[in-house]
Amino acid sequence: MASSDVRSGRRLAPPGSSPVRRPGTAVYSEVTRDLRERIDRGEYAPGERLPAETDLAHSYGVNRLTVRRALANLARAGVIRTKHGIGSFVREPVVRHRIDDGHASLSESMEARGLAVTHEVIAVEVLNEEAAAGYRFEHWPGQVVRFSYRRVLAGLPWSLSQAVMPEALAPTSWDARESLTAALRDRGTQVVRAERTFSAAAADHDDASWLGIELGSPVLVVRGLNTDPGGHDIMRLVHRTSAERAEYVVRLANNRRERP
Amino acid sequence: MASSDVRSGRRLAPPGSSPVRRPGTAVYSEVTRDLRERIDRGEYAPGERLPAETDLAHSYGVNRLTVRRALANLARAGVIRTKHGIGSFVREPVVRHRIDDGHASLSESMEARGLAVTHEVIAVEVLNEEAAAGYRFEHWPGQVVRFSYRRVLAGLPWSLSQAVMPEALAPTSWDARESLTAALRDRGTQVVRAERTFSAAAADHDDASWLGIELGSPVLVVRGLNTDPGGHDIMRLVHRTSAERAEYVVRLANNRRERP
DNA sequence: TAGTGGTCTAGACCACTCA
DNA sequence: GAGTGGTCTAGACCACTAG
Repeated sequence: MASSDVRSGRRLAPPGSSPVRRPGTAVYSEVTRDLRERIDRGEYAPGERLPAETDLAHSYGVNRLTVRRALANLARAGVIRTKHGIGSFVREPVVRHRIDDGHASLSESMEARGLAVTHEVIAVEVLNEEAAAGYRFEHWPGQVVRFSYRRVLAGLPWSLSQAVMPEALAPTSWDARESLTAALRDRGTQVVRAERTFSAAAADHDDASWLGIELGSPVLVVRGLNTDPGGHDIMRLVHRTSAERAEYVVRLANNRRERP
Repeated sequence: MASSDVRSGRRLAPPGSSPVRRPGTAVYSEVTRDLRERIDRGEYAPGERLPAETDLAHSYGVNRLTVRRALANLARAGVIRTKHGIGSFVREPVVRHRIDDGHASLSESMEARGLAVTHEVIAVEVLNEEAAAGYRFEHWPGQVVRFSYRRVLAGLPWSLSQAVMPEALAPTSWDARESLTAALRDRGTQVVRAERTFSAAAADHDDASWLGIELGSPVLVVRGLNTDPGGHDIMRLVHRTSAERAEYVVRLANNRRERP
């Protein structure tokens, strides 16, 4: 058993042993680096299953827990995807889609490129007083409704989203193929995009399960405020998107021209 | 020793034991939740040191590794900060600053609120052919320079940034108090903000050490393209900001008005 | 030197998936 | 039932910080 550890000076690694032990660096870091390099080199191809953790541990000559730590790093970084009871798989190289603010919605932006966006409704709730407190729509007193839904792009989970709007404007039925904005437009409400706020967060449990990513993975959070043509607030949005998949482009004033 | 585990059915927890074992939930999740609640309740105040890992393990009746796992979760979520050889400390509640695109730069935006922004230059390099390949400035042939620097807001690390520009335009000296944009302006080059791209990423080793956050924590990545008044590219920027600290607000066209 | 977090091992058992 | 990942324990030793 190659249980030597150069750092602690317990024993020297036997000649020809695995290249994952270097003085001054944690073994799990070296395993992470080595696995990443193998994946980059194509030694493990996208979609392919990595050897079982026990096998990796054996071939690196380290404990299984050390391998797991490396795998967890790669999973959080989005390099691999681990499935309980099955194995760890190299993820397909991510297509990072550019969302251009020149379009009215993600659906429009993507359909211009021939990609289909669908919507899966998770929940529709009328908010109680307390929950609605943060969402006042001055020109629309009365109940407030929250839509929770998932957007799916080209068959893959795209974002976990919430939309809050006055009940008076909310669509009673919503075709999964069109955007919520489009559904409102069908009911005669024109929607103007007024403000977008960008931040990042660690994926919580919901994000992880709905987006198929690791707990703690980075998530891009886009908050939006929409108004009617008169400038009255009618809709507040939150989109949580897996970091590797999204990239929002905003063209700033005075200088709008086409870019590749 | 309360080494019982309800999930595995080995033994039942003794009455009055710590509240961190519930069937169907991993112990480390319960410890994470419990610690987070204590912090939220103020039981552990901001700046305060948590009990040593060994002590926590003992009081929860679990192994130290289980406690470490919970602490790692909290660290990645930005709730605590762990310091080798000293302890884990509750972080000060984060002030999430809104960067408003109505201002020309972060410095301007913050100074309007009485907050000082300073800049620490990490490196200034003239890029070689290969490295410069991705940064062509059509109207400025010749060498390309890259500034690597850290922005500090109100004494705390704000972003790890890079700016690439033609050497012909680059300032030879740069007062840490002003922004790079301002430095260019001082040299007679007007800078127009043309495009901003928002995405998220996991903190790499550099991010972690320069921003004082945990490896793998979410980072908001803002890429920018600036032009001269004639619309010619003169500057490409990348800002990597700790997720909890930043929030970029963009007001979209046609509907600009003041908001609180 | 004492106390703290950081890393690693060996071994066990559970939960999930699939043939 | 066999194989895989998920969780947990006990124990050891290292690296860092402070008094």
